[in-house]
Amino acid sequence: MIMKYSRQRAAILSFLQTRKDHPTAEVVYSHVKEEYPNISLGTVYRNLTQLADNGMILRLSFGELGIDHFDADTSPHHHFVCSACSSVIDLQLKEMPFIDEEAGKNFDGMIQGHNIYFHGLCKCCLEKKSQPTE
Amino acid sequence: MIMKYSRQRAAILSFLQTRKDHPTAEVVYSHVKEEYPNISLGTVYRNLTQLADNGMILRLSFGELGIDHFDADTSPHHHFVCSACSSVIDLQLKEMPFIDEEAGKNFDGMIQGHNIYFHGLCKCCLEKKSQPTE
DNA sequence: ATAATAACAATAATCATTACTGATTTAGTT
DNA sequence: AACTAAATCAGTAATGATTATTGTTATTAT
Repeated sequence: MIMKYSRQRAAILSFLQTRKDHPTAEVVYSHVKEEYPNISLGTVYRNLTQLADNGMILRLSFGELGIDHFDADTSPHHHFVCSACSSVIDLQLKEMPFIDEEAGKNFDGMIQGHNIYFHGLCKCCLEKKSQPTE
Repeated sequence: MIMKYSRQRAAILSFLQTRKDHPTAEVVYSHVKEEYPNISLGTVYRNLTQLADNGMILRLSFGELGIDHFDADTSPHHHFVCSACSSVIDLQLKEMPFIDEEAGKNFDGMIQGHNIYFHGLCKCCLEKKSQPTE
């Protein structure tokens, strides 16, 4: 479907581009609302989906959490999810095409790609653990 | 919490163990219902969660789908999701601990592991594609 | 057996997300 | 600049997977 311009969608994209973390639809909503007080949560969801379908942003679905996050950085990179505070952090990591090759060795169908994300403790939560009481 | 024995939970686990695919809670429910017609969907969810929390089964959360699948095979292995028919297939694939090492190189926190799943077309859907009309 | 408590069935509640509705914007065309 | 068709909007209702609640039943240790 043709994408006509809309101020709301432009505001959503432009907000996402200012953030290095990976906001949820709800967070996008609460911020874009400052500029467009009448914007609807449904509009935010519809436009995030549309932007993601057109490859302008990434939809990040981390199974355990159940809530989608969105990322305006579409360059290839990976993500880390802190198991303590749930924050999502970018990881610079060389491409690993051999993973798909390896997976295809004992498989009848066609491997087209993989989804991967890392988990553990972020710097902040790691420091909190080493200083239990202060 | 202590786990008392229950026939329903035993039936759920035993059903899962007979399956090489990876049923959803709904599928487990519909099958265990044959043996226990009065079983409740809530009971299935509660017991699947309990079994997964105790490491007796795996909960598979594939972001895109949004619906959890369950696997009684807790030995280390990987999964493939067909993008056409959504079926989930086991992959035999050697462990790749170097992935976590690589990811940790430019990262401040602690990497504890990763989740990975593959996508593409399964054998069946691949064959359908090469024979569009017959 | 009995008492303590985990588990049950049934059902209501949550919560993220999607669909629907009638009004408003956008963009190409006279 | 006005006209029209289609995309988008705000507001709200509906979905659908999962979780919580409640009063009853089953299990287990004493």
